[in-house]
Parts: sequence; structure tokens; C-alpha cells
Amino acid sequence: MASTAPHDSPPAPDKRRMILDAAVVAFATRGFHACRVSDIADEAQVAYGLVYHYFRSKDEVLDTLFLERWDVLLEVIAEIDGQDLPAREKLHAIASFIIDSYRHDPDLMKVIIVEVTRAANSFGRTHLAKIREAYALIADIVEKAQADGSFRSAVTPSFAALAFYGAIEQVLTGWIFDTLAQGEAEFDEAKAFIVETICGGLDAAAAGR
Amino acid sequence: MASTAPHDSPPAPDKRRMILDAAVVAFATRGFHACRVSDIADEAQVAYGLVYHYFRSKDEVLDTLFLERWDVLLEVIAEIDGQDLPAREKLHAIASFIIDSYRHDPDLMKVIIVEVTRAANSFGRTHLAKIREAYALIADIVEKAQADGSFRSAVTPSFAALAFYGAIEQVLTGWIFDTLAQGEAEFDEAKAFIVETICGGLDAAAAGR
DNA sequence: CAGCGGGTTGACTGACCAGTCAATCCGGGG
DNA sequence: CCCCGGATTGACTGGTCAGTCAACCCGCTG
Repeated sequence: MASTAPHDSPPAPDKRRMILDAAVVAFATRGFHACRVSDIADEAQVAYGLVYHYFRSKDEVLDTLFLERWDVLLEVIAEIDGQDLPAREKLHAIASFIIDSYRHDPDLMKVIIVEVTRAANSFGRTHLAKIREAYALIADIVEKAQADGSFRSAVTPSFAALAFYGAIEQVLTGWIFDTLAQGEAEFDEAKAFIVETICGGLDAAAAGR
Repeated sequence: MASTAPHDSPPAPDKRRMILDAAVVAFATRGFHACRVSDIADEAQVAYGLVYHYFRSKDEVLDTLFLERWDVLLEVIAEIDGQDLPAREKLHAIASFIIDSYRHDPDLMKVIIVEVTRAANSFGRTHLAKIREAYALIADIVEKAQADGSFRSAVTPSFAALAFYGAIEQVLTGWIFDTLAQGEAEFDEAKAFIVETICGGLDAAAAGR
């Protein structure tokens, strides 16, 4: 077997990718700071030096992981915003995407949230602008909803975006640190609860809803 | 003057306190990880070794700062809960306390939030339980409000607590990293907005509200 | 089959820093 | 005036890693 193709096993043992994937595991397991570059190399079954062949530094590995994923998030939000849906459903779709991202690859989301998004210090600082883009996109959705009257204007759009994203992040954090029960049921419940809290509010005031 | 008292200048150059205060500045400025113990000692104008006379480790310094403050927070929440107020006003009081804490000592709050609360990894891990106590206290308030009918039961109390606290933390984070305008006006506005978002919701559904 | 060069290896170096410790200082008894 | 013990000092040690680099492997080309 395998005479024409150079290899027929995995299309190509893309070492760069292997390193990236290994880094996700390593960072998720030990945390970025506690994780040594050699942990990444070991996990990837690759020599120490190779990490530096593909990346300028340990930081760049994390940068890459974050940007790869965050850019997808930004695209998805923009796309959702483009659809013709009630604002409430747009928010639900965004919450869904983020929560499903966690469901598919908890380690990756853990790294992004714990080491970048929630670490605006050390690391996230570099990415503050990128992170803010997401807030801005969400604020846009709220702003338009306020303009067409489907959302009240009691709160500024950017503030609403903060609260919305904040709720999502808290929930993910709860799962990440086992402070909150997780499972298929909880994932869907969380999506609904987040939207219900932010959009519906806690007050019973207008009972009917 | 001052012949009876041992000293009459500052009541007592409580070195331990000086170290703690210096640590707040040092941690806030450089971040816990990037901050060296010698930075703390320098800032406190005290010899390096003295830090280890009063604390077992650099970690213990941060622990102390966090616990000192968080315990106050827990007491305050409990006290607020004890008062006879509408749930909405209790939440407003809690948001006020936290935001005023930031107004009063931004560096300390920065350290607590950035290095402990939002760093459930590395550090916060030790304090997860303590942090959760705050959530639980808030959830209690929501639960009672649901029981007496002033809050809807569309969402679980613990979930509402998460969203509420999450909103506060996002706002503080915004101020800490200059992502959000801050000032006296903004502080009060934020208190109102947080409560308005969580309690009132974004939906225009029942216009009156 | 020699030579080239990118991919790969892992030992090694330079920096950095938390924590230790022996020495010094100083106030208060005795 | 001397001694004791806690407070204070800061030089030094041990260990840890990120990042470097010289050498090696191997497929391909001429």
C-alpha cells in the first residue's frame, strides 16, 4: 500500500497543528503560566525546539489559539446580525454559538476564557481591542432593537452588551471550574436562561411578560 | 510633647500594614505574576526579608488582601439581605457597595478582581468556595423575592445571581482596563443600569414597566 | 551519488526570582 | 550597663524555564 502518495496515513502530520492542539491540552491542564514549553512539546510528541520553529515564543502559541477562535466568533456574530431575526433570537443564537463552542471543545474555550478573555492583565491586554469588537457587535444588535422599538432604551446598548456577555462568561466560568452543573441539558437551559434574564428581566412587574 | 507615649508620630509604623498596602500598589501596577517580592518591599520602604517575617509567601500576601476585603463584602451582603427592602433595592445596594469599593480604592479592587476573582485558575482556585458564598447570598435574595412574587421564576436564583454578579464584574473590568468611561457620574449610572438590566430586562414587551 | 536546505532534535545558557539565613539593630527588663 | 529576644536587613542559594543553536536527518534535485 501507499506507493503513489508520499504517505497515505493522515494527509500530513502537520506538526504545527499538532503543537497547537497539544498546547490547548497543556494550557487547559496546567494553566498558561504553570505550563512549560516542554509540556507542549511532550504532549505533541515533538522535540522541544520544534515549537520555536513554528512559533516565535510561548506567547505566540496562545495568541494564535485565541485569534483563530475569536475571529470565528466575530464572523459568526456578524453573520447572525445580518439575518432577519428578532433581537432576542439573535442574542440567543450568539449565546448558543459560544456555549456550543464550549461543548465541542471545552479545553480550547477554557484556555481562551481563562487565559485571555478573563486575563485582561498579563495577556488579554494585547487582545483588548479584539475582545471589544465582540462587545461592539452585540451592542449594535441592541441598538438596532432599541431603534425599532423591540427593546427598551432604559440602558445604553454598550452596557447591555456588557451584561449579556458577562452573563455568558460567568456561566462558562462556572462550568470550567465545576462550580456549576454541566451536561447537555444544562447547556440548553443556560442558553435560554441567559437570554431570559437579560431580555425578560427578573421583575414580575408585567406578569404576563 | 509626647513623653508618655513611646512615639507620637504615626500611631505605630505598622510594618505589616505597610507591606499589605504596598502590595496593593505593586500588584495593581505590575500584576501579581510580574511583580517581584522586592517590588513590594521597595514600595513599602522595607527590607526584602521583612516581607517573609510577616508572611509565609508572596501568595499569602495576596490571600490576605483578598480575604480581608471579601469577608467585608460577605458581611455587607448579609446585612443588606437582613434589611426589609424590596429585592430590587437589595440588589442595588449590593451593586453600590461593590462599585463604591472600587471608587474608594481602585487598586485594591483591581487586584482582587484581576488576580483572584477572575483568575479562578492559578489563584482564585483556592478561594472558589469563598467566592461562591457571595453568589449564594445573592441567590438567596432572589429566591425569597421569587417566593413572595416580586420576581418572576423564569430563571433559577443561582443563575440570576451569576448574571447579576457577572454584570458587575464586567463593568469593573471595563473600568480597570479603561475600556469603559469612568467617573462619579458613570459610577452611579452603572449601579442603576446593572439593576435595570437584570431586573427590568431589555424587552419592550410590557412597555409600561 | 553528492549537495542542498528545510524540518527536527535536545543539550545548554542566561536570566530571573522566591525564599533562606546569619548578622545587626534596638527597646526593655534586670 | 548588660543581656535577651523580637524586628529588621540584604546578600546569597537553589531551582526553574524560556529561548538558542549546532548538529542531524532525509527527501529531492542536478
